[in-house]
Amino acid sequence: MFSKACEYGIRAAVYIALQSLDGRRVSVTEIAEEIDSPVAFTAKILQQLTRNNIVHSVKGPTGGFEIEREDMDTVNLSMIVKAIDGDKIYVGCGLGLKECNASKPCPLHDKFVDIRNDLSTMLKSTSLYELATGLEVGLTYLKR
Amino acid sequence: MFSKACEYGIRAAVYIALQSLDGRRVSVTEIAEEIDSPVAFTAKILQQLTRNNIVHSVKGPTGGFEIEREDMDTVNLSMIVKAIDGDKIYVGCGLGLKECNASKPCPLHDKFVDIRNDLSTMLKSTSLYELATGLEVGLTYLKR
DNA sequence: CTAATAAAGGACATTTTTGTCCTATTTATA
DNA sequence: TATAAATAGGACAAAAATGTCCTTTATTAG
Ligand code: FES
Ligand code: FES
Repeated sequence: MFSKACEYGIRAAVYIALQSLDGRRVSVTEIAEEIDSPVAFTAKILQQLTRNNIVHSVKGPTGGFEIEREDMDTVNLSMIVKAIDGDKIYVGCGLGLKECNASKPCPLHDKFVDIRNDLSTMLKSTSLYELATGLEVGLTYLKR
Repeated sequence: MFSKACEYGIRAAVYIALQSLDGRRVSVTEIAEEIDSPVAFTAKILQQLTRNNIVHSVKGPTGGFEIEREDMDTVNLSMIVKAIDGDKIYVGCGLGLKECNASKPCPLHDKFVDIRNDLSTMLKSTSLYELATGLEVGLTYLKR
């Protein structure tokens, strides 16, 4: 469904949001540890998220990653997925035709578009804050 | 969503089904031409479909690939996807945790499972016959 | 029986994704 | 100001996915 990079990116963002709720800034090392991902690779992904203004980074001692409280409401999963995996998942053809096109549809088009729209809607309506709070009360996990 | 191999596999199976409705057996060369896929790679994928009894192959002159009329009803997309991509799409965690587990769920679990189930149901309820007939009447396309 | 045709399958090549390592830059604090 | 801590970023490495080529096997038709 999503690339590894995207999975790590979402998990990282949720963890950063969770810690930011406590006013804590976190390092790549800590993030990778807590979401069980390769450190250097995670650092690359965080660069992408930073460039896309999804998380905020601060260099130097006491630096690290954080997310402003307001951004947790405006940033949704759709934005993270688009920043890392692009928009193929939102506009691509399920059977791999060059583009999805309702006027010259593949055999799966109608049924696929339904699913794709549901997914898109779900991602767009899921905020980082929502995901972080589930974690906070111990109902959900970022590694296992 | 699906791997390239899986996309080619589905398109190939639908094309074979369509031609089998006319009693025509088709070669890899023709299939690859008609679904716009790399010939040798398509041949590999057809081997997998053959081993999984999704299509039937015949060697030698006048040989090629075909699908029995009854099999077009029983073979659904779910079977093809599982044969080529495995079952990660049906049981995997959306955020990449080792396994999807409702008793120790990732933050996206509930919402992701909904989508995943919809996808699974859609694939399971879509037969090759259904897809082939849409093609037959010229409503859908396998390449563009 | 022989030649030709088509799938099966193994080995290899290319590309993309995933992952690592090292250096540069920024910045807080002693 | 010097040092150390942290992200940024480039270059490289490994693994997986995608794609190619060639030989083997089965089968049909002459
Ligand atoms: S054309 Fe294939 S999904 Fe729209
Ligand atoms: S645990 Fe992540 S989808 Fe179920």
